[in-house]
Amino acid sequence: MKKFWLMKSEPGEVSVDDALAAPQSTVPWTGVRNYQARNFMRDGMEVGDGVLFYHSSCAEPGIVGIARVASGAHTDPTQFDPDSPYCDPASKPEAPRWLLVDVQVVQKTRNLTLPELRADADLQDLLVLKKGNRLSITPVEPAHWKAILRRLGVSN
DNA sequence: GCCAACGTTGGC
DNA sequence: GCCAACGTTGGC
Repeated sequence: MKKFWLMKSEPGEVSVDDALAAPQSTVPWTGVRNYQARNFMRDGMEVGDGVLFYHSSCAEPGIVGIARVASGAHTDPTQFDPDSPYCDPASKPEAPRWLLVDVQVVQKTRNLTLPELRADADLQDLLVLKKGNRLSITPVEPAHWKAILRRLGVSN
């Protein structure tokens, strides 16, 4: 059964336009350093799952594109790169701690902004809207996925 | 830049 | 295993 996810990216690092410009419109989702988010990738995601591409820590946070999970979870190489801000000296190559999946942008959309999401009665329980939410990857209910695509005028 | 919320670390 | 201190996230 296909599942749905919301994945945050800081546009200053990887924006939806950056992802679109990449080969196959696909980027490795590097830098997840939270166990819960990692476990979603490792245990929850399957190739083909739907992804809402979300811009965070920017002037206008919101959903800016529709994407899909394009690979299974595999080792995030940046954890072993001493020049990377995501380097984790505690992670050993024989037992990598951090994983990533590849994410392929299906289409860029208008920015469905955070205030707009908050104002939608159908989305009150969307996890990313919950107070104190900091998880960079959250599961999305099918009903929420449908409501968001409808708002964006995107057909399934 | 502020600050609330949350996760992680480390002393005990 | 508790919990205070600290670091990070992310909206504003």
